[in-house]
Amino acid sequence: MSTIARTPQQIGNAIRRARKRLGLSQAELGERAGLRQSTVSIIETGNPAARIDTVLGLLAALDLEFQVAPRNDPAAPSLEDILG
Amino acid sequence: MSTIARTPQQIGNAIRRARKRLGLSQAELGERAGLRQSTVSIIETGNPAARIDTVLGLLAALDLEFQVAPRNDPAAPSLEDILG
DNA sequence: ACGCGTTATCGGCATTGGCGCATAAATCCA
DNA sequence: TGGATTTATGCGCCAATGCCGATAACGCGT
Repeated sequence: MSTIARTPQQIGNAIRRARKRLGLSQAELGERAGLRQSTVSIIETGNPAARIDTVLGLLAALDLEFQVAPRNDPAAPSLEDILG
Repeated sequence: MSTIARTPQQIGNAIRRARKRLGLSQAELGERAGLRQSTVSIIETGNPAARIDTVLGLLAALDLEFQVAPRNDPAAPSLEDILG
């Protein structure tokens, strides 16, 4: 299962949910990814100017990855559209 | 269909292929996304420090989107793994 | 209500993005 | 092969990241 991530906010929300699902604090996730707790906080909040490698590092630390897909993919779930 | 994008390079490659599939030049894509041709070039080359909103803008201009998915998703295609 | 863990902000600092403007280098095609 | 399009670099600039060290503000359970 995958969630759509068209905006920094949606990316932040996806990261936050995955982190909580694993029972991690921002500090713990930051340690895994080599980032500061404050940096994790800002990205989860939806910082639009975050660096791509920083985000990729967080996803990797959560055993997640990006997939590039067409926007009209009918198979794409839209949990994020509902939950914001 | 979707392609894995775990690194800036893979993201850049996905963007480049999608752009060419649409028969666009970097300048044309840049105009759609509100970016300079040189910026498009750098990102397609795999700039790890690119800004997330810049990348999202390029994807949107190509009618693509990110999806956040588990890394061990068996359904995940690995075109990128083959083509680099 | 209180304390504790968690998350959101703060000032300063070095580094870098993406811009404008411009050009070299690589590619394609007639 | 020559010319034209396309892509890759260049320098200076301003703004903003993410770092360090800390500290507010928030939430939750007892």
